Amino acid sequence: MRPVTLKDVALRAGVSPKTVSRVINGELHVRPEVRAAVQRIVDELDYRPNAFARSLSSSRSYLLGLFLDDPGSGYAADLQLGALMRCRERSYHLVVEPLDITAPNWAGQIIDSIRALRLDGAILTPPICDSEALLDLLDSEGLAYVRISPRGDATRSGLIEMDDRSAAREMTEHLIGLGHRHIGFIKGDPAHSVSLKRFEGFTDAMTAAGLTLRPGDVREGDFSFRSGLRIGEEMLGGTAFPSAIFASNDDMALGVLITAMRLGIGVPDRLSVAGFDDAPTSRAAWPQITTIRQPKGEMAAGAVDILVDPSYRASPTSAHFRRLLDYELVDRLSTGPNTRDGSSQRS
Amino acid sequence: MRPVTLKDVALRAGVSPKTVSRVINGELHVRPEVRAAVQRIVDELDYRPNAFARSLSSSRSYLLGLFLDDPGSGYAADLQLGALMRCRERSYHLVVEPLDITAPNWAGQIIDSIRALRLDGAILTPPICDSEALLDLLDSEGLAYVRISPRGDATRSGLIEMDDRSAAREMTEHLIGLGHRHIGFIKGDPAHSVSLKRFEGFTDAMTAAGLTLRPGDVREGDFSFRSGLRIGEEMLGGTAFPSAIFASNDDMALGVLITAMRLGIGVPDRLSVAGFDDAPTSRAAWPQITTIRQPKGEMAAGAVDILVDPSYRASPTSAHFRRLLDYELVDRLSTGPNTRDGSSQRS
DNA sequence: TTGCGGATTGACAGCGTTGTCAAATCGTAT
DNA sequence: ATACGATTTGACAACGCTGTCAATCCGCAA
Repeated sequence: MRPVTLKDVALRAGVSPKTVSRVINGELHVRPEVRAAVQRIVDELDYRPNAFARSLSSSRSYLLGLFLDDPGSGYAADLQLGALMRCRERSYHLVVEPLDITAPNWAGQIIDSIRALRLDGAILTPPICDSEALLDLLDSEGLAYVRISPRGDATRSGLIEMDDRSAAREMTEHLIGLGHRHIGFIKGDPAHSVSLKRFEGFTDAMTAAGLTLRPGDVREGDFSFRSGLRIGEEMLGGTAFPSAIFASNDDMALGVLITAMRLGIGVPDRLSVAGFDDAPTSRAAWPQITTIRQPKGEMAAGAVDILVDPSYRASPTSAHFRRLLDYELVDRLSTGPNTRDGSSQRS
Repeated sequence: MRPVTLKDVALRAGVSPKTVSRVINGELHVRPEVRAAVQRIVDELDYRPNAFARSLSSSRSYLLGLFLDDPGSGYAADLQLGALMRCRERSYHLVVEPLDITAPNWAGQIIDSIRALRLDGAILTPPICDSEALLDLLDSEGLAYVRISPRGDATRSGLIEMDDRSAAREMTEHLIGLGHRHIGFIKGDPAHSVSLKRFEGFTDAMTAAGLTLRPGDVREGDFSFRSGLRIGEEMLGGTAFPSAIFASNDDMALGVLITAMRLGIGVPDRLSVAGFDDAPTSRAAWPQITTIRQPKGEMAAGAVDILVDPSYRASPTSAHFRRLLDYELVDRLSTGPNTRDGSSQRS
């Protein structure tokens, strides 16, 4: 029951282990007939290279790390799935590491993974991808990383992002197009860089349309359902509430939706609600929530692609490693034409 | 920038590499003062053993595999988190492998992970933990595994389970206790062993209370929100619908809830809805769904504990490695007293 | 003091692969 | 036929650690 080794294959094929190694790794300088012969034995014996031995001698581990702040979230699950699939295609493996940057010993934990596992690269997700301390640490460990939706125009690494700002602008324009003039906005957790971007997109569209905000129209949540619930109550409690509310993610949108329901405010008849993310909850809600679809799986897959690219380490900041992916506005039932004569449009 | 090796520590501490190895692994037969001295150097140099070298020479990999049928589900995410945390405590690492048993080449994929990574053990989740073919494969590869909520009283391995049957019975009794006499049930995906168990628990309680089921009171879903929606329509479409519906999981319960809402059937006034799982959606819904909390994280953590136990390989079927965890009925707002005089109770 | 058994330590080989570099082989120009 | 460079192959060491086993050390009894 000893696993088949490279040596076994070599013996059987009548060549040296090194030649088998060359075939396995698709290196040049092997005569085609030798290559074929070796390949046949490999298939016959169903040989699989031992990743440990390999990495021990080559200093590549064929392991990528996915560092997650909140591994339980749907966002994390989607990213993970995308990364997982792409890793498999490229015969890499993925090690998922939860990382709480507010914990006292976070650095130690991460160093463990890096040194013990000799990761070939890491995928950094928001909000931890914005921690300078973390980036410094990774740099000092010599670990290549790609960030997903990092803050600002940071140029420290390859990155994958989506134009959150214009997505939010588009959604806002969509609401304005439906006749809404008095639109409320719920910001996300300020620790996430996308929170600001989405808010900017919102104000872009409002400004462009010549619409003004009143105090209380913009509130700050933390991306949680609970915060949506709370803010929903605050905003919808009075009489002159907006005819549409745009929440920075679906969970908060759902909170607003449910609050509206509870208060007997019909959606979308008296209130339109829009979200962001296309989380599963946005489809499970009633009415289904109009939202922005983020290609989360693709983003993670793209990060894998970059990390396994041999030329990435040499020039991590090349434009080729900064990718912008498309979003999509998903128009569902939680938004509709404005049927109210909001006082705001006359003022 | 070469990483610190065991040899470096040995040199610095003035002992042999082997002695350092002993200290690192907490082996006996090291004089306390030597142990302390070595430990000091280890800390000073912040030395981390190279997992690859270690596993290459010892045939332990310190790697556990989590095999997931549906990596995107909330259930999977919860398990993963639990496993992840426990792995970290035990200084193991977790490799997550999505595994589609219906795909043509599933076996090849899994063999890759096992042989290449030399996993020390695997955690098998439903429904793949019930695949005889998979178990045979793992056995033949000599890989230890623990199953979570496997079908029947299978004795092939250690396992972690919850008493789904009595949990479902308890929930049903809860509904009966609220005065419901006409109760509908939505089964889960028959590929999952828990589907049957939950149904049995339901009929246990119904039978014990002397309640009979009419045709159409029991329907089969597939655990998806969509199937809950569909079945909700089927059940609530007529006039003589049940006063309570117990769905085998929260997603389906949510489907029923939303259908009821759409049809103008007040919950819990005219209809009580109960779920199972305590999924995030059950809390995000309005009204929040009464459900059964499964200790998913603990289950996965327990599986890790078993796998890292050195004595597990010797006697995997010992009773000590068959663990039953507790559930909890979470009474929320989607269930309430029966206020209708259902015709069923007079017949 | 000597001898003995157990506790402690270290030398050495080997885990399975790849990097390095030298050797062998080939084709072709002389 | 000979020599030359390019191509192809293999020998060997090394990656960092642990298993094995022999060597050394200790305390204590004789």
